[in-house]
Formats: sequence, structure tokens, C-alpha cells
Amino acid sequence: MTAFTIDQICKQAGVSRGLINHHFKTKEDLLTCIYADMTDHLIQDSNIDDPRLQLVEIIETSFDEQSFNRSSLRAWLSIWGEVATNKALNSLHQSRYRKYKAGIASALTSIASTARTELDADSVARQLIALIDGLWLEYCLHSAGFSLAAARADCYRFLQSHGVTF
Amino acid sequence: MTAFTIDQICKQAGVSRGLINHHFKTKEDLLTCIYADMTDHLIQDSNIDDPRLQLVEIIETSFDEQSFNRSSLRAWLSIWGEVATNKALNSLHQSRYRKYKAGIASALTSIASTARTELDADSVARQLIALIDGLWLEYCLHSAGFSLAAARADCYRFLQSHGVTF
DNA sequence: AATTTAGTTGAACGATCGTACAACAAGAGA
DNA sequence: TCTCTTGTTGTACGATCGTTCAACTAAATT
Repeated sequence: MTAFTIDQICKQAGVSRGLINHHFKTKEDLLTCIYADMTDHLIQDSNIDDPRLQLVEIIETSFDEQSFNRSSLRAWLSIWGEVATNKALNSLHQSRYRKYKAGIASALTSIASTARTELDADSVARQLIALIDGLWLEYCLHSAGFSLAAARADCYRFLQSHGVTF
Repeated sequence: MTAFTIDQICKQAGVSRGLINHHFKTKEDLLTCIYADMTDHLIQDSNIDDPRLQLVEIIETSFDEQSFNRSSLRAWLSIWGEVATNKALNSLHQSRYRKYKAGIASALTSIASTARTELDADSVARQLIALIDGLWLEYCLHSAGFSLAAARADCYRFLQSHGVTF
């Protein structure tokens, strides 16, 4: 049951336990910083104009092996547990999710308007986020027979089924 | 950081700590039994003939407030952590997921053949599972503004976008 | 009636967790 | 040079974790 503990972090990072305690007041603080750092790229204003490429960037970075490999699962499990009970981390999660979803919905609306297709942007954005999270979770939970490439392909297929062409 | 501990289970269940230890050799054993119990309905042979209603049943039971409410999140977080490291629980998860996905893909293929539409059943099944898991996770992590009814509606919209009518 | 088995309790154990703290090194600013 | 801040280490403490175990109750079996 090797959980996401400070000792484990120290061992992997090669630093002392006191150092982490110096930089992060509590473990709640540490988890908050980790969460903020891991989700920064999702809410930053994109420097890409093409809404299609904005969606591509989200999908590619969401399944980037370097930042979201299987070993980061334990961190996310701890964060999710804390989001469910910790008020501060929960409100941070709420606001980030809202902005994240709004950005995707905006890109979808832009694409639909040029393609002259009908689309419930908010619902599709929510579905895409859930799809990304669910696929990533299943990728982490399956040691074999589940690749990041397949997950990415599923996301693209999902968008194509809503008229987003690449 | 009130995790999914035996003490917490005892308190909520109103039984002693020794009783759980008597029925479950280790905590790994307990988590395995919980996992098996919570996923039994997903792999049982359905007594429903209509493949559309099979999918409806999966979606409805997946977002059933009585069995999959927010308080079961901690159990799932523990289980997922164990699936990632524990070999026995991992192989159980693998086999259950395979059967779960195969059942959905079979229903989708059946629907597509009668509707004479093209469909990558395996990919859509994988997407649906990820969608369900992702929506449920987001439902648990959002204290407000996210209802089980909305999650169900998203699943039905997803299926409709693949030609499954209700 | 005697014995075995299953159900149940609570206390005790080692291990590990997050936190607090004293101590030291090094560099910046006065 | 002296002081103050910052970075870093290691130890120690109290709380809590999963596990073990002795003990008791009650039903089932012989």
C-alpha cells in the first residue's frame, strides 16, 4: 500500500524530509501546488489561433508520456481524495475546471460556426474532459493492452463524430 | 486526510475492528471483495434482449445514486491505487474490464447492424466506459453544478451521436 | 451433554504517517 | 564584520495505520 507519502517523495526526489516541510507548510499545501502545477497548461491562454489546433494541443499534452505517465497516478489519487474533502483545494478545482471547460466549449463553438453544424458545445466539452480523464485512468490501470496513442486516437474519433475534422 | 481505513469502515458499519479482520484476511482481500461486489452487475449476463435497453441499464446503474454516490469515491481511490500495484487485483480488473467492454461492443454491433450504420464498436465501447468513469469522477469532485441526471444525459447524447436511438 | 466451529470483541504490536523543531551552511545587505 | 534571511538536514513526537491475538458467545454437530 505504498501511497503518495512525503517519505516516498523525498526518496524519489533525493532530498531530505525537512526540505519539503520548509517549502510546503502542510501536505495539503504540497498537494495544492502539485495540482496547480499539473493543470496550469490547461487553463493558460493559448497562443494558438486555430481552434482545431487548440483542441489538438489539449489532447496531446493530456496524454504526454513525460508529464502524465503511470507513476503520476498516485499523486492524482491523493489529490482527488483531497479535492473531495478539502474546501480550499475543492474551490481551486472548481474554478480551474470551469475555465478549462469554457476554453474547450469556446473552441468547439468556433469550429461549429465555420462548419455550419449544430452542436451543444457545453455538453460536448464536458464529454471530452470526461473522456480524457476516463481514458487516462484506464491507461494507468492497465499494465498492458492500452497505449497513450490509442487513447489519443479515441479522443480524435470522438471529436470527428461531432463534425470536427483534422 | 481521512482515507479509506478499516477504522472508518468499522465506525460507519457499526462493527468492531476484529470482525472485519475475521472475514477478510488482509485489507487487500477486503478491497478485492469490495471491487468484485461493486462491479458484479457490469459483467453479469443481462436478461434483457434489446441491445439498446442493455446500454440503458448500464448507464442507469452506473449513475445510480444508491450504489455510486459521492461517499464511495474514497473506496474507489483506494481500489485504483491497489489495482496499479497489486498483481492479483490488477488481473481481476483486467479480466472484468475485458468482459465489460466486450458486452458493450456486442450490443453496439447488434444495434449498428440493424440500423445499417458503420461503427467501430471496440473504440466506441472504450469511449463509453471512459466517459462513464470520467463523468462519475467529475460528479464526485464537484459538490455543486454537476448532477447524475446531467451525466446520464451526456452518455445518451454520446450514444445518439453514434446512431443509437432511444 | 460435550465438542467443535463460526461470529464477534477489544487490546496490543510494530510500522509508518505528517508535523515540529533544533541545528548548521551559505549568501545578501548593512 | 555582523546580521538576517534562505536553504537544507536529521531527529523526535504524537497520531494513525494494518495486523495479530487472546478471549468470549452462540449455534451446530457429535
